[in-house]
Amino acid sequence: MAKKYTLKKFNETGLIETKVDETRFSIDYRNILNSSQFEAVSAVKGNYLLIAGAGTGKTRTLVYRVARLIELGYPPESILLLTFTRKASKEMLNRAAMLLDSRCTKINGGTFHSFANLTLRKYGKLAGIDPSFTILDQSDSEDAINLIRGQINIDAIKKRFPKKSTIFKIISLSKNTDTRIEDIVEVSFPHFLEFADKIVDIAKVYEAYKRKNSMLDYDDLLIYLLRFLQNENQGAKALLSKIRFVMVDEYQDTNYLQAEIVKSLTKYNANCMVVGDDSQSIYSFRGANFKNIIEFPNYFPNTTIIKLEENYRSTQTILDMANFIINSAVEKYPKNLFTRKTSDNLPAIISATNENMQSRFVVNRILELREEGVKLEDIAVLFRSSFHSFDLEIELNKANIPYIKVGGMKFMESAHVKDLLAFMRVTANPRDLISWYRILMLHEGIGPKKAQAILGYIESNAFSFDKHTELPVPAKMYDKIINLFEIIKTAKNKSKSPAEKAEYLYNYYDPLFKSAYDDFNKRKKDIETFINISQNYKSIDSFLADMALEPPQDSVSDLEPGNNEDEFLTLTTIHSAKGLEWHTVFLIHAMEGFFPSSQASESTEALEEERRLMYVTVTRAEEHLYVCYPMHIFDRYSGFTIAKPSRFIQGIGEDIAEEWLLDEE
DNA sequence: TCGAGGGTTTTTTTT
DNA sequence: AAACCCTCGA
Repeated sequence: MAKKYTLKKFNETGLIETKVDETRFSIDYRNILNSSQFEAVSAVKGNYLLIAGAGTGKTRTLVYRVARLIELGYPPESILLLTFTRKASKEMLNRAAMLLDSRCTKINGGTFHSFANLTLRKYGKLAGIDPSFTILDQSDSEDAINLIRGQINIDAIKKRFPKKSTIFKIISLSKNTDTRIEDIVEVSFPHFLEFADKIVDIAKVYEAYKRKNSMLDYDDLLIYLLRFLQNENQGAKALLSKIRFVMVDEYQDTNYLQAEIVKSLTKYNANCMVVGDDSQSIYSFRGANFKNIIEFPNYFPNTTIIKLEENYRSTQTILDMANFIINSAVEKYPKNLFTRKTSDNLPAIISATNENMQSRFVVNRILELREEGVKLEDIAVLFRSSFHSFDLEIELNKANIPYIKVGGMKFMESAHVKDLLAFMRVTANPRDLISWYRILMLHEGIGPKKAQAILGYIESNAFSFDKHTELPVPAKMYDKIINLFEIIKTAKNKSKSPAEKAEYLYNYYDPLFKSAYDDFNKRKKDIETFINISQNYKSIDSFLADMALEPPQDSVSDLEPGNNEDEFLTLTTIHSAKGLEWHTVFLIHAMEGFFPSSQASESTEALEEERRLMYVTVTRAEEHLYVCYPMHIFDRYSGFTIAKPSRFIQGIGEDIAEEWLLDEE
């Protein structure tokens, strides 16, 4: 039966008037919020740029605005709240629901990518893509590129060709900053300039491969969404007419594509509020451009700029340190953070003799704080790169302090989980060559060349699961491969749930798994978790989409079940700490080469981003801040060398931070 | 010619 | 821990 479309009028009148009687609300907005917050919260129509410094109640403001719009009678579905991370979106919806009622959870909310996913699944046909598309996460994309690289470079290139991750980065940056690959290479990877043509070729094959197999990588999700919105077809109009309010959190970390999406989303309704802080822009490696926030008023007519400057999170002494760090920034936009929270505690800068002493200091201090009544969940240890916490993790285990690690090696990225996932994927899409490749390589006797040959066979039109006439493998491997095909064919059976499929495939994978990994016992837990997670899904497609878009964060092995306290210390990369706050914050490895990272030292821009990262770190703390660094560090080349404290804390006055010297008892 | 196996290097940050 | 590089054996 034909589907019925009702086109609604745009710019419809009959919106509720903005003059409102405050007593009609169940929430006392005017008194709960400060005047800037109230201005933002009570805004209904028009475009707004909210410049919100760290800890100024940005989330709170958005949450209250959602509640208020709903109280004003706007349907929840007319509100679109785009956030940067999954976590942030969940938190906001929950807070709004607590504030008002469950209507708030019905608003459209999520990350740009999850919104793109939902939209494209719904309107895929109109967007020119099969709605049952597969999503490639970064490692999938890299694997695809690796495969293509292998095909293209048959003529042996003598020199070092860029790694798959580098090629991926270049292609991705090119897409999400709308820049030619050649230009990206020239500016950011000049040492690979001679390979620019080859990279362009690889990109073309990569795009064609995805196109052919209905696969979208993270950038494609945004690209297709944008195209769909810009193409004014019925679906786009239907969607756009429904959305009357667009709110975007962390706008300083949007890239070109995301900014364009916001522009398209608001084309008819012109009610857009973006929130951000240019001093907290820390995602330029992903194409984020903090100029988006600066240029917002140029693209959105009659933008009202509201600044939130009162900080409710940190003490003045912590803010002083934050200001010290950001004041030396080359480029910044004037902001004047202040607070009424005073404190006698100065942030501390701790120099330890070596890394282990740093770890023991953190552990010691945490134990003391716990004695003083600070809960573990109110404490966090932050670091620049995820491997910086290895030594500390050992000490924490010794001291029996339970912790959760955020960022870094993730569950879904571990090789064994990816293996099993590859099996699942092939059942969902038998043309998924990347997954086939991964599966084939697990088998003894099959390396890159044979795997490629079999891929060619699978890709050919003659391929079916039943007839095998020209399978290009030696006779002794023939049965093995046929058996594999049989297994996949059986698993494909539609009546099997994702969990049943996973179980069935794991049976086959088990011997391969055990021979591939010596430490299979440790890894086994992850497999079990994977199967458990799959039990929550009815369809394999939604299972696979979720695994790519919102993968479960932690490997279970991090969560020791032996501890019955459900209180955990948080270990996190600074990037993952974004938007969060703790009573006490430790920063470890605040030293040159680690933070700023040695890769950043070549460009001023990168160093400036590291500085903002330090600013983000400091502003996570409410009461206590400990910045630690070891004085001696093991260096691969020169053994133990003297470490230099991070440039961002050098020259800091005694009025801002106090120095601690550690002494062994 | 291909694949296995061992040794070496190299780690940013995430949707 | 995983990617990369090299060598050796079939």
